[in-house]
Amino acid sequence: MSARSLVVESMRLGQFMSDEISCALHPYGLSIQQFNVLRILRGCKGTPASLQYITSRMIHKTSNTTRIVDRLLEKNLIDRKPCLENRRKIEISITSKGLSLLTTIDPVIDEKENEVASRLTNEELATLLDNYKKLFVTL
Amino acid sequence: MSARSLVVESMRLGQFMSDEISCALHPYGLSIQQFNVLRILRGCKGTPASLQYITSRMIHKTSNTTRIVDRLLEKNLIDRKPCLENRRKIEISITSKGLSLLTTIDPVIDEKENEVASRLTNEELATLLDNYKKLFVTL
DNA sequence: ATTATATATTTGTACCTACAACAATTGTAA
DNA sequence: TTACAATTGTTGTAGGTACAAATATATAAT
Repeated sequence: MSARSLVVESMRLGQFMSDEISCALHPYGLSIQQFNVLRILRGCKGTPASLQYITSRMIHKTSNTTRIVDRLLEKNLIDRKPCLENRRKIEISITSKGLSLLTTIDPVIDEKENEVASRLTNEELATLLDNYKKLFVTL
Repeated sequence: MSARSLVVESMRLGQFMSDEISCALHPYGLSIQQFNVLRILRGCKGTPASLQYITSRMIHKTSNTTRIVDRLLEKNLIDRKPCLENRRKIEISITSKGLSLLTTIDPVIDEKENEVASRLTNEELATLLDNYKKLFVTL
């Protein structure tokens, strides 16, 4: 019976976390996936990223990155250029507008994350993350 | 930093669980939400359920139950009738076709759930579910 | 060089999520 | 009774997920 609880409650918790972040992002007009892509691009520190690279870093591996990138482009939060060395690829990078939006959002998300995490002691948190590792392969 | 890990890894785990179940359901042509609605209806043991009741039991509270019900209707897995006492309501119940489909699927899902849960000891599992309760309100 | 295979991205489709607006019905209160 | 509010469900729309097929380019094999 608790095998079922594990599955169902894990899905509920994931949904809860996702809702918390989505809700915090709502005033900024970003979906959680769009926010994710922006943060991935910021992590590239100037080096442009391929679509494939972005996809590999996302939570939903089968999500359609092309169309998420399309929406960020429309908002001028990122740039997309053909790659000259390999014309199959595209080079995606965050714009200064994208960077400054992230700077605005950062503290809001940090606070939300800390708020949720504060419901556990450091030891409980460590144990939880440890059990996660036993349950599924994180990259 | 582990506050962020908590949020991200919880979302990843939820996604992982959801993928595992979705994948097991795929041969039967059911999405995880459709399966969920069928199981909720089976739990009603003959008493028809309103749309509102079904929605309240679902993992994604804002999901559009009307249209999920539409798809189950097309497959003749459920029945939908107007409620005579309260004409705003509808009465939804699982058909015998729906019940027998669930009977076929049950062992497959049980096995998948047990397989995942077997990666933890009973004590670890209990601790995990306990920590879940601290993190978010389950109904 | 031609063919085959692999890589990188786009497009199409069905279904789902999130949110808001709408319509019908019921309940309540002046 | 009329007006107003609450309840129940449907519809509309934008964005996202999952899966498969298509397109273009690059690499390897014969």
